[in-house]
Amino acid sequence: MALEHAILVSLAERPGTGYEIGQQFDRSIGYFWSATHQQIYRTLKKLHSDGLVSFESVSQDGRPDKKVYTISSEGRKVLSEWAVSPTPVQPLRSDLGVKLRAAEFGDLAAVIGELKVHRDEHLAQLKLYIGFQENFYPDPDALIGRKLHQYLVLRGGIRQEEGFIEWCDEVIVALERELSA
Amino acid sequence: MALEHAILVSLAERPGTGYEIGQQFDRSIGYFWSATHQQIYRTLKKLHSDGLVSFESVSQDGRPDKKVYTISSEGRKVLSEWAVSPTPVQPLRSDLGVKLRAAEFGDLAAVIGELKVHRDEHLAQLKLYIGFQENFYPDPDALIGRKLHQYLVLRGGIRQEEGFIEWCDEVIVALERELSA
DNA sequence: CAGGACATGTAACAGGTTACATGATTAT
DNA sequence: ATAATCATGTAACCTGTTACATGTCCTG
Repeated sequence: MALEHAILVSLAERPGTGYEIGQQFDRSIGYFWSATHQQIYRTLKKLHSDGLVSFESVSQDGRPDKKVYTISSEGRKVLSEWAVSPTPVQPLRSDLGVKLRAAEFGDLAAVIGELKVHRDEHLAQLKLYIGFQENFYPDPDALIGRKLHQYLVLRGGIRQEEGFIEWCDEVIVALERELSA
Repeated sequence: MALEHAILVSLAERPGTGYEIGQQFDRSIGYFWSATHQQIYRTLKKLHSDGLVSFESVSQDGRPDKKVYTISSEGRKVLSEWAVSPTPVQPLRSDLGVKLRAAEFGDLAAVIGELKVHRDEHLAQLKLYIGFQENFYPDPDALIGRKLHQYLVLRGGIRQEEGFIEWCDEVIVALERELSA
């Protein structure tokens, strides 16, 4: 149920439209949570009917009307309560793990190729994150508050990508050895 | 859609009942994929209506009847095709990431406590995995085929847990520094 | 006799994905 | 002309979670 809360976090930081929230999900919040615009609009509707957000319709010229959402005091209360409530530990979910187990029933060379594709995509992602780290957080020890928390989330993304890439390399080496044996 | 394929992998390795597959999801396959018994029974029904598995009802004395499922040749074909088909890269999903961003609206000390709980749970999981590694795969370089793939999946679980624990430690240190400042 | 293992299922709901739909402006 | 950006929405579907339901055997 973190989608509701991710949206509330975004609105607590600043008011915005569903569209703008969607863009954040494609960028900063997207490092650790993704959502499509349909999910966002649907959830905003629910948050509104639950009284956690309000909105103001703004008509623009040459642009479609937009609804600027603002978190309510009730929404802030829900968010702060959620922030201190226990989160269940998430089980792993790896399609590639399943695929590795299926490797013996398919073509080993193709599975290796697939792993290399994933490795490269995650490497590109890692480079992007490292670029953010260097540009936006050159002096981590000086960070406090929101910026510190954003930095720490980014660090999580970096560690995750690094670990995944190292695992891919380990698997590729092992499967190539098996293939040539 | 990996649940169907995870079940097919299990049945390709050996025939079994929904109950037995569920136990595997609580153990080995569960390192990287989880499923409840309801999902498994529902999916087995679908796999059967799609002709990918067949089953034989076995009556037992003193036990409820069971259905022993076997993968069909059509099922094997689907599995081998899936094994070589591209898998989309999975976006990250981290409740704790959202929670960290919400930390400024809640109680920092509580968030730190929460992180410590997760750290400890993942540490326990890591120790379990390392135990498996030592007991079941003492000589990784000698592994081939199914056992090698199982080992590599376990390696993925170990790396994942290690990375997560290190990240928790980094975050805990940073937030404790912030709290005492 | 209580609880766990074995064994399968229905129903309702929540959350996520995909397709379709509309419509203006701006940049190439 | 064509695509991208801004901006919101409906509908159908698939996947995952939670609660409820049934019934026996074995172990402590």
